[in-house]
Amino acid sequence: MGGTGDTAPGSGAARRRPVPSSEVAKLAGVSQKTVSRVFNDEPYVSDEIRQRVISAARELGYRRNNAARQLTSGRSHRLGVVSLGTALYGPASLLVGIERAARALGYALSVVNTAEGDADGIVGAVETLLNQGVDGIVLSEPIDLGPIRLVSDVPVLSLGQLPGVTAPLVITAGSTADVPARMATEYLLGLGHRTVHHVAGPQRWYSARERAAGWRTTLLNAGITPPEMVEGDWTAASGHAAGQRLAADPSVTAVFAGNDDMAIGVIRAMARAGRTVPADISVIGFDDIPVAAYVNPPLTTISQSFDSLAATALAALVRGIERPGETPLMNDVQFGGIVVRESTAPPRS
Amino acid sequence: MGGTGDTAPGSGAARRRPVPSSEVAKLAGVSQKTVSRVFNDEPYVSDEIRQRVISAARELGYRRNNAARQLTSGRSHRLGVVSLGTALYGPASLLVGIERAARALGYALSVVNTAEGDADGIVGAVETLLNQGVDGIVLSEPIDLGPIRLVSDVPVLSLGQLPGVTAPLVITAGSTADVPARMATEYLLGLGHRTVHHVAGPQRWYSARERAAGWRTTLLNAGITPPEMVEGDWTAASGHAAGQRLAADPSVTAVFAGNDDMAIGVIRAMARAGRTVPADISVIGFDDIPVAAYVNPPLTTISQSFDSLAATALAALVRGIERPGETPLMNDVQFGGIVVRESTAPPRS
DNA sequence: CCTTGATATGACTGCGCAGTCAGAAGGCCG
DNA sequence: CGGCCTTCTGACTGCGCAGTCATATCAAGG
Repeated sequence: MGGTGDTAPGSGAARRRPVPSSEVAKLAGVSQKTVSRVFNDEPYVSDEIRQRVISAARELGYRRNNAARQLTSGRSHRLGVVSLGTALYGPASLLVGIERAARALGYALSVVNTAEGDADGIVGAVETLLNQGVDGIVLSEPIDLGPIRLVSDVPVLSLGQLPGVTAPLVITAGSTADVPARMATEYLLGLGHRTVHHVAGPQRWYSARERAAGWRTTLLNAGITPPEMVEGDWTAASGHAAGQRLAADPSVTAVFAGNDDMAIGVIRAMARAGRTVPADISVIGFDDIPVAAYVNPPLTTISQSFDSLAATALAALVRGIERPGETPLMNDVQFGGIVVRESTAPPRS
Repeated sequence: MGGTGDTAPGSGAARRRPVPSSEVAKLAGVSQKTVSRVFNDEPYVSDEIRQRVISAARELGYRRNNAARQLTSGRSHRLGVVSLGTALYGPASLLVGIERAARALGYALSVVNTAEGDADGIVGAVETLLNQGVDGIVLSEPIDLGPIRLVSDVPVLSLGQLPGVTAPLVITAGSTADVPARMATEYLLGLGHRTVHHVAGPQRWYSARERAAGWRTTLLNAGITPPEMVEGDWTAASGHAAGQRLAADPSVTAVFAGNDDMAIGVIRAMARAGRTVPADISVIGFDDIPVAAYVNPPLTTISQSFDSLAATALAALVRGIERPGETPLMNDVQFGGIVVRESTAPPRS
């Protein structure tokens, strides 16, 4: 299975050098400044001249030079996103939501990934973005790689808790994965389970910590001592390993997994160990990945709405960028809830 | 479940205006040009001055202004990526691979998503990117929204077939999803199945067409008339619907799904219809998503290596950008193969 | 008729950097 | 010692745009 690559040379278009506004001006018989006026929709340009400029520009294939615009205005209209280099459903969905929101606000996106093991990780990624001249920075699902001292010249939006950030403006949003985690745990308790076990995501991820915290708090509030938590790495494989350990303990009747992949791994391990889901054991996931409704059994899970989170948070960031000084307020976000399917049930007996 | 947002005002750092190289020069007691020399690692700068400039720059927090550099050099060292606005595993993985490869080559990434339904879709996205001044464009998994006339001023890399592109250089790579699709089909025939049914991805996607073509060709080569293909939309839900139709036909013994999500939907439908996988029906997927090994039954599928595809293809693109005129050759890529698990077996009897 | 203000256009300039060229300082050769 | 090359540094300039300010035109008002 080799993939072949075709390279076609100058397929038609020669690489023409870009056309500056001065050439448009010459063709239209006006000054360069007037061309600039037309393209910025400034008033005080007669309709006739406006039309002449527009058609001259079209004829020459004029395109405003962003670098020059940025040089004069000091604004690039680009946001930098620091993302994890992963195709996990949650982070990937969040990125899609961020792009959509940014574009709606008139901003382009520069994306830099940080490998999870990368030492200078987030700090280096931010540095890269600052060097590129972004107007603001979005930290999507930051993870803890040890205490950091992150200094940014531009406003920062952190989608997830992240201490140690210094910037003209710091906005933190989406830091409440503990709320849905509570819902999941409460739901299982409400079904009659004595306790709920947790297969957690890697605790370097702030989102994993928040989910674990929500689970723990709920149990404590109910007067239950939280059982030992099993830590996975978001993969179904780690969920499977965790499931094998939990299957060996006959007192386990309900499991809250930190994401759907791990939940699927847990269910698989239970099946292998001869324990039926949900009759013997209830399992609830987190994310509502697209296949969640079609695995066997269909997975009860927590659904989040990344789009509205991204839209709300980015709107606040952009306000902070465009009106320095003001502290933008962020509205609360509704971001989903529990989706009950067939992997959860009241305990036996 | 509301998410709250915190906005902290000037958390420490004032938004200092950027420091130009002339200020560094003044502090170091040299000319602006010498600062430029130091930062471009040009020869003919004495060690003493070099050190003085470097420490002056550090002291002031100097950062080269990318817009100005781009303005003089004409190069932004940024690539534009046109991606689908989707968290599907394939496209998301490809994006991760592209980012990794671009960074390794010293390029930053601008990402624009096209909604699948968006009329001016790819063309508009490319226009957006050209306006941003990217040095090259990557079309990741393009889809067919009708005949297009896409004109780019900069080299274009298309990861997937896409006719109608005019640019100084057009590279097409990854256009051979038909090869793995052949492998999948041949594998099922090799197990003894009389024919193989196909649950295809949406045929607007070139990758879906290529997979369907590979399946069809294999059957024809084996002297088998391809049965009618069922078209899904990549989701498990559509796979489920397709599976219900296929389950009603007792002659169906083997199904090749265009991706793993649909395969999982098919398996679910089969289970509902009382047909066991793989005893009654074999199902093979495509992508090898992370949960594939842990669903019930573990899914036989095709695994692709997006990283090596992206690395090879982007290297060719960058060569094309940096050495205009030359036509870069692209090496063949090995990109994975079949992963046999438990959803496939010889037919009954 | 002149003044005032609104409308319309252009000349000039600077954003920050790197390319070009000029020149200074030092070493080597004949 | 003069000529010449090598090494080092700076002045000047332009990239393409938008901001500032000056100017020109025209209509309305006194």
